[in-house]
Amino acid sequence: MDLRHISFRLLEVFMCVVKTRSISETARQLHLTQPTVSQQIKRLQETVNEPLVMVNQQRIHVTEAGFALFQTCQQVFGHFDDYQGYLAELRGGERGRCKIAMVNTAQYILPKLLGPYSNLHPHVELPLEIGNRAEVLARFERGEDDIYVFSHPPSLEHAKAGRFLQNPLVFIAANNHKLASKSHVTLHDLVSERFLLREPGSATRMLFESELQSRGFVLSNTVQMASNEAIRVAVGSGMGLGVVSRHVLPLHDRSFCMLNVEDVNLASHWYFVVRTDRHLSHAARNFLKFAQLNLEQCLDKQWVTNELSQLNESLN
Amino acid sequence: MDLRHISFRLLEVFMCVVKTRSISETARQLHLTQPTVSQQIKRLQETVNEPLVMVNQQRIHVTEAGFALFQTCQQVFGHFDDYQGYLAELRGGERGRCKIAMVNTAQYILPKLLGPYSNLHPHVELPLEIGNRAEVLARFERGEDDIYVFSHPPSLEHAKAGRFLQNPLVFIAANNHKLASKSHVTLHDLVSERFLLREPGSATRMLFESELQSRGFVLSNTVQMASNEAIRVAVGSGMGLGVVSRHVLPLHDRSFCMLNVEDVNLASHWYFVVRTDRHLSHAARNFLKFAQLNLEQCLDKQWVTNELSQLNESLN
DNA sequence: GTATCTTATAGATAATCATCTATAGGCTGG
DNA sequence: CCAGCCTATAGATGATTATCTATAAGATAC
Repeated sequence: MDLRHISFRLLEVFMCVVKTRSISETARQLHLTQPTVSQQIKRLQETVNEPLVMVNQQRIHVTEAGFALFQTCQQVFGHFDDYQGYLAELRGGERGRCKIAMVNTAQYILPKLLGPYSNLHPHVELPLEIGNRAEVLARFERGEDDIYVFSHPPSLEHAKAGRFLQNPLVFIAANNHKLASKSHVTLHDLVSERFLLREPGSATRMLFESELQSRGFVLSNTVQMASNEAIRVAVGSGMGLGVVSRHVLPLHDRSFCMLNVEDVNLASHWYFVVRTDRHLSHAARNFLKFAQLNLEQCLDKQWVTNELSQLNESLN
Repeated sequence: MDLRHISFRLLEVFMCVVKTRSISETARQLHLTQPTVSQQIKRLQETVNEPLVMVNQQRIHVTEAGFALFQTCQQVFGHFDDYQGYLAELRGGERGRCKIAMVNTAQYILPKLLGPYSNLHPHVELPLEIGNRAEVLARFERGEDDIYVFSHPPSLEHAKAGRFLQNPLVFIAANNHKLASKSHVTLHDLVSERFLLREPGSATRMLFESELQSRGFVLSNTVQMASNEAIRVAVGSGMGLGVVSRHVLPLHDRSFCMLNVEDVNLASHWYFVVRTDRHLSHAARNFLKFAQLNLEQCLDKQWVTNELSQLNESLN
């Protein structure tokens, strides 16, 4: 039995014949002519190499083999119906996968969106990739994920980006640091301090360094640390000063304080970035729509910069 | 999604791509060229209207929708495999149906064959139809069954028949009947007796009547009875004489006796009859082969007339 | 950076398919 | 017994399919 050249149409015709027990009736129902149906059945029988129906007194009699094939067909069409249902859910964003890659710092803010989204769509898989800027950039280049979250977005040659949240940077010091008590601090006061910073290339550090450079300052004493937590704790214990995203700081942590640096306003934005040369999963599209509509509810309103409508429109 | 024009070949190709994660490798395995596979996949995606695989770094990445389709295909092919297995059993005679229609009298002998056959092939359905000659003949004309059992076979225009057992007819009388004690009886002694007979047209009656006619006798007193049992019991209670198949008589029933009629030897044969203008089910063919090989073991050897080999050969 | 691998696209072709019309022959029900 | 069903067969046709070759373009690996 060579299934290769059997089409689903053929099985459909066969099933109708079994159901109606009539070639002519099948022809009428499927808007075919009687010889067409007759011949299709013949061909199917030749393929199966077994009689499937027999004509007796102008009545179609379905053989054992025919009935078994009918049952097989029913199951097969059942599976394809299930598949169609699955596709519908996929397209509706109720099911599927939305793979998001984000830089370290984003993990302080994105869960506030992902939590509610995930509750709304429990069947959507949401694998998260977290890495430093270089790692996420590499993933972006290779197109390994659906959505990327960057502060400082990469070249947008094959991508579109949309801002959704301000990313204000703050200077932090230990509570007993000499600058902590001063109500007015300037950049000049800071540069001779020891700074605890993330690796070169991180958006926070890049932003700070470009500010320093444009104002002609150079830091004399820096220590590289692997995470924002490490910086926070180290600053709290008096190791030096830090520059971190405002979002990184726990609201009620009193082990350090923010400096009021008057002449510096370091702020970037968080971006959702998607590649335009790759198919974007329905789930990912759906997540971005969800984000557009729920940013204000999920995140601190004062920082929200909702520019996702343009992004979403450009994806249609 | 219009499945109509999707062939199983297409799904086969798709499945291979998912398995190998490579278009080129699939082409090699299925003895196709790479563009062929590439194009087939493209067409499938257009039909489903959803990306199924995505190419990234020369690597095939299967999408959600693609993987779900793959699983669907696996199940579908599984069902067809099951069906193939079923067909194999059907062809091997292990499964299926063998519908047998027989005249009343045959029910005394056929079960001896059907029992062992059914034990050997427990999954074969064996619906039996039992009727008088006219009824079975009508079924034969309409081709409603696979095998017919006749003594006195019908016109063989669209049929083949094979003898398998003698059907000797015997005269029976009550033990106290005046003829019962005579050691030598002739036909002439009998014709004035009252005869209990099956309906006109029954093979037994036809045979008896043609014998009478050829010898110039006419029965003066006949009573029609509906079954062989009725005749047996009525004869036993002295209502008259009977002509019945030897096979109908229980071996140890002493409520009547057989007459030794010297100048009459009524004997016909039992035939298996099959139509040649109808497909004969594998199970039926298989049953006839079984009968050919097991007649002697299942039935009383002295009556067996095994001419089934010719019948079976002519059915191939 | 070049040789080699991968996939995609374009264009061509023979086979097969899905259909049709016309026609024949077999049952069925008044 | 005839009109009206039913299915089967033959022959024709346009559409679709399954393939191929040739070629291009992107990635990889040494």
